[in-house]
Amino acid sequence: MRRMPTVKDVAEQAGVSVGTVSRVLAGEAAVKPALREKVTDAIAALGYRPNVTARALRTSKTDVIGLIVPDITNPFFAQMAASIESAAMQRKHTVMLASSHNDPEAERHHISAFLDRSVCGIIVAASSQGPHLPGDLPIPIISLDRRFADFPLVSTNHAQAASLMADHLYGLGHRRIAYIAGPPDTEVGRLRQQGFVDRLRRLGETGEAVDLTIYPGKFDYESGEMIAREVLSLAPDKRPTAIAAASDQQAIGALRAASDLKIDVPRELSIAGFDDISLAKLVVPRLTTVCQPVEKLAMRAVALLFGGSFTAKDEMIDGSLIARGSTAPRCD
Amino acid sequence: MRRMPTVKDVAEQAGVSVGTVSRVLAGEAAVKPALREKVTDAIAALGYRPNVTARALRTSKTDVIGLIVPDITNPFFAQMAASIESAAMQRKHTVMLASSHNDPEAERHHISAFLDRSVCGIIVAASSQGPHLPGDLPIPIISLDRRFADFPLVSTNHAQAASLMADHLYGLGHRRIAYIAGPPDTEVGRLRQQGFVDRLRRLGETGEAVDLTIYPGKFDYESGEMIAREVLSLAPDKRPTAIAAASDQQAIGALRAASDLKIDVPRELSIAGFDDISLAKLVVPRLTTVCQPVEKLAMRAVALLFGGSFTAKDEMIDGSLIARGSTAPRCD
DNA sequence: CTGAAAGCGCTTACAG
DNA sequence: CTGAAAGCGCTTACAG
Repeated sequence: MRRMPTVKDVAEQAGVSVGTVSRVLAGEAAVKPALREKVTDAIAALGYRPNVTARALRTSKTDVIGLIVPDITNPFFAQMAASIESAAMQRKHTVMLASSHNDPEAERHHISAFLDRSVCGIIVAASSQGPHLPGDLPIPIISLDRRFADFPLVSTNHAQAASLMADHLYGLGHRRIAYIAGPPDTEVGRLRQQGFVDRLRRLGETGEAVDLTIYPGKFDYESGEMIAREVLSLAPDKRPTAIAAASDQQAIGALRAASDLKIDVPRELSIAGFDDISLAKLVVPRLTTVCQPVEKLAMRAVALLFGGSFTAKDEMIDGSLIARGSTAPRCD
Repeated sequence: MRRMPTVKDVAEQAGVSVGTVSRVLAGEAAVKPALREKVTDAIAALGYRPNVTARALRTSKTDVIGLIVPDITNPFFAQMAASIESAAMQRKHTVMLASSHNDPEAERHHISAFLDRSVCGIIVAASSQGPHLPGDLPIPIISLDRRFADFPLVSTNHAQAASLMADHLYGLGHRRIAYIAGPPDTEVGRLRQQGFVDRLRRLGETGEAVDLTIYPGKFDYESGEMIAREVLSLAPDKRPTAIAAASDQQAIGALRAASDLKIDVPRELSIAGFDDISLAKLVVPRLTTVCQPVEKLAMRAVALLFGGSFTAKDEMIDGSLIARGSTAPRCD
């Protein structure tokens, strides 16, 4: 195992000082072309690669962005992680990805680990309200999708997006609707529910009233399936004609429940999700859902990080409705 | 933004030398209890945290494991990543996750990035054959699920697992079978196909022969859907009574195609996957598949890394068949 | 424009 | 058992 070449080796080979080597590495203009060339030649000859650890120690800066998601096995966050990585790559940065398994403890741990490694910034899709971090952090932190502590948030305009679904279902004639909500202790859960409920109420004030029942759950498949099973066990004339869910995973779980109970979707029951994960267009029937602008969210989050501003403002990006086969006009 | 306390600060506060501080940090037995206590007190009082970068520079070692997967949006690898992280955590190690987007170039880039950061080991689920890495690497590399270069591989016994599916389908009476294979340029694709084909041939030799057609594709949803659409466009008496796929994603795509073509699964057509991703039990009908022992694979890969042995042998772990609703006896 | 030197925060022989 | 000192590989004032 050969020792890796260092700036010193390069300097010797090129017949200059290490300072000069460092300067051409940094791309400083102020190096005479003749020397610069000698250095670059030496670098090539030796196969020199800068030691990022030494550089980090010296400058206490790196080119890595820390990313924390609540659960990497959640397709939405997997997609998000991929998009963040692309956005970072475009700026020649690397991302370190950590999954908190929805555990605030793990989340805290990962934040510390990132801080310890002097990442240049952290993006976190929170699984908790976030602890009270010291106000004088050395690096910027951005909340993504789910707010972490009181750091600036880049997210879909959940309320707006959810209201789109309310419009859609109401427009199809549904008046008895069940809403499978996200965890009430998450901002995104509350926002989506609120956007959905408010719009439906507004609609009900000027038109036919809506019979809406809310069932809080978690964002995963299991939760959606369980809740739907309960909801759909009501007598046919009591049960909702449409179920809206706070996530695609819940909606897919609901699809599963409907199938088990031999309830035809969308003929007897409309089901809608939220997120537009890649699976949404593959389930049978294809899922009507709200599309979160994942790429845009990722771009903006990374941009905010580079803005360096510790006083960035929240950014909300509108979602859009994707009508597919799982919703249809009410038919009774 | 306050300066972080260093060993020097701790040493002063405790009235000892930095060497001593470093020794209690390392948990060395050879420090007098009295001093040790002073140091730990000082650490607590100052809220001292070791600078991992400095430590890494000095020792050229860290407690981070680099993990590279071909595609984090593939649920199987997302699950794998989560399992690796747990396994690493149990050993007080951190994992840096990178996704190569099935791009050998990106894969190479990530390997270098990890090497540059002196991770203590790399686990890679390859998206390419792997480049010719210098033989004298400073750290161990383990291939997971898909072999990378010629590094030791921890994987499911793909051939054995695939043969289970052959048994299952043959046992149900299917004699006209389509196999949606993985990319022929991947070892795992070849292995699964081979295990499946060989077993079916063996079965055909002693019993009724099987009419088997192979369709190579990628491992994703789209590929499965496209191929199935083609296969199922054959006349009913020519088309297969069962489709086996090399991945759950392909199988779910096939399910989608069957549904579009109004072919009832499993009454008219059996469909089976491979991986047992969490989604497999949620689609309609629930997917019969082969379960890869993800947790075990993750544990073994991490264990091998810690074995430190650069001469680790390949390890194969048996898969198991999970029969669910998407397969049924042939009925004609 | 370039070199000599200090220093980032640790760990670890080397003495004692 | 403990301290003083060297050194990991860089970057960056400071002179010149």
